[in-house]
Amino acid sequence: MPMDANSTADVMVAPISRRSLHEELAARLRDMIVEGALPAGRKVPERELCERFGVSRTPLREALKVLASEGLISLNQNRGATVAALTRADLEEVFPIMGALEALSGSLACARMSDAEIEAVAKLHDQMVESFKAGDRPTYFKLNQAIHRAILVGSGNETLVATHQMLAGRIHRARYMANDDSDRWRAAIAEHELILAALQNRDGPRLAVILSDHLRNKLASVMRHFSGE
Amino acid sequence: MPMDANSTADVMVAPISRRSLHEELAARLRDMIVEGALPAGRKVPERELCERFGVSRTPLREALKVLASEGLISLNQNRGATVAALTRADLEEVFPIMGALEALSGSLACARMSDAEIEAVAKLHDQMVESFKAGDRPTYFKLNQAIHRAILVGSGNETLVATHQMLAGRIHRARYMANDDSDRWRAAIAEHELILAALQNRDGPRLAVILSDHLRNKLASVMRHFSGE
DNA sequence: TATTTGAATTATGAATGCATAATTCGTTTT
DNA sequence: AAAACGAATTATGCATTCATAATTCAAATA
Repeated sequence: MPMDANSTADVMVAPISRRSLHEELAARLRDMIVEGALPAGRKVPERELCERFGVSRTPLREALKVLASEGLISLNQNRGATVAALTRADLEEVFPIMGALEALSGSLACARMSDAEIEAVAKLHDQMVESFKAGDRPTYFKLNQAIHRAILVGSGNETLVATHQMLAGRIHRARYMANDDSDRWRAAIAEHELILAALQNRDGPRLAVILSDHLRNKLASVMRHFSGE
Repeated sequence: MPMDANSTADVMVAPISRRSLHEELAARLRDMIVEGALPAGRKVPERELCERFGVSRTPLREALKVLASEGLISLNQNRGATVAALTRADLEEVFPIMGALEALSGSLACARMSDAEIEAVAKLHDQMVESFKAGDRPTYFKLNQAIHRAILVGSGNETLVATHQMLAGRIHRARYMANDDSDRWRAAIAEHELILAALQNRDGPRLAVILSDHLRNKLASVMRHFSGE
């Protein structure tokens, strides 16, 4: 079987997924926390998690350290880990930051996204409007997130995406909660019309302002429905 | 010795500093990396660090995981840790984000800082100008950082401070490097005059713009002097 | 009976040990 | 001599063990 000099480098083998255990654990726990499977304030004893995942404490503890540095859990000396509970103050801190980050992403995206990519966002937008009309909140929520993410990714700034995602993880549950508010829902759709229009016009400064306002309004809605401390 | 009912709660004992080892190690390593004691790209073998700090591998590895999640080092499966090397692309990604964060902080600070706090910034500013005139770059650099930090803290948004600090850690060395550029130095002083004026006038929107521009100019200067990949 | 005390239990912090992947370096082969 | 192969070495990933702090809970005391 003849092979040319560089053949091994050219063959794209499926990457043998061998994430380290702590990485895999961090990802799983992150999902569990963000999705609410581990409710806020809950203690997360190492023993229990080790048994559930079938691993030893070492990689689990490494994962917990990472999640703590992401702000998803809090570690108390000799007292274990608890899922970080969101306070009103947290939300009031995080939303403006996400607003600033999304504003920046919008500004960059207007300059850097291809027409095809913008068209793809428009398609997501239309689907989102459809699920709004159908009253399908879960799908609406997913498409909404997809749009914001597409603009973020469209900025071409991976660090920006990562930073935004980290903050978004902390407040994911709160955002979803506030979703059952019909007035706000209508308003959000209207804002998204403006977002799409600004993006299609490649009006960066305007999109930045709209996104920032959008997040501010979202915060107000979340705060109205927030039942935490 | 009579004690009233709540006396134990009222006595402010010096907090017995018992950070866990991984926390202490993370802090030390973070400093070493940020200050350049561990040069970028350098391998950091666990064994060596364990001996240097006199600890076992377990807490050290936990600290490495945290630093990796902060972007200060990169972990390669079964191949250990290396101090993350900054690329031009990294700088081009991080500076705009820091610009957006500082812009937000400035906007908030104009609304929330007390007159006394603003006066303190003015004092820092004057000292900074003095060290500029004296050609004392290290002191200038410290005061410069102190001013930016004061505005960040003045925003009253701890998450904002933490997020900014994380990004700042990654690019600390590059920022310092670019400091030996007399033209840029003069320009930076001029920009800082504008910053102080906007803050004293509590003109949030203007301060936001100035800070964003300031960071953009800083990036340009850093890029001119950047010798990395 | 409520509060306090302290032994027993449990959970976490850190060190050590073991398995395996990666690297090194001497040997072989062309 | 250069490249390639493979055994020996080294470093890392994970599990286990040991030490110690925190918690629990029953007994003692006011």
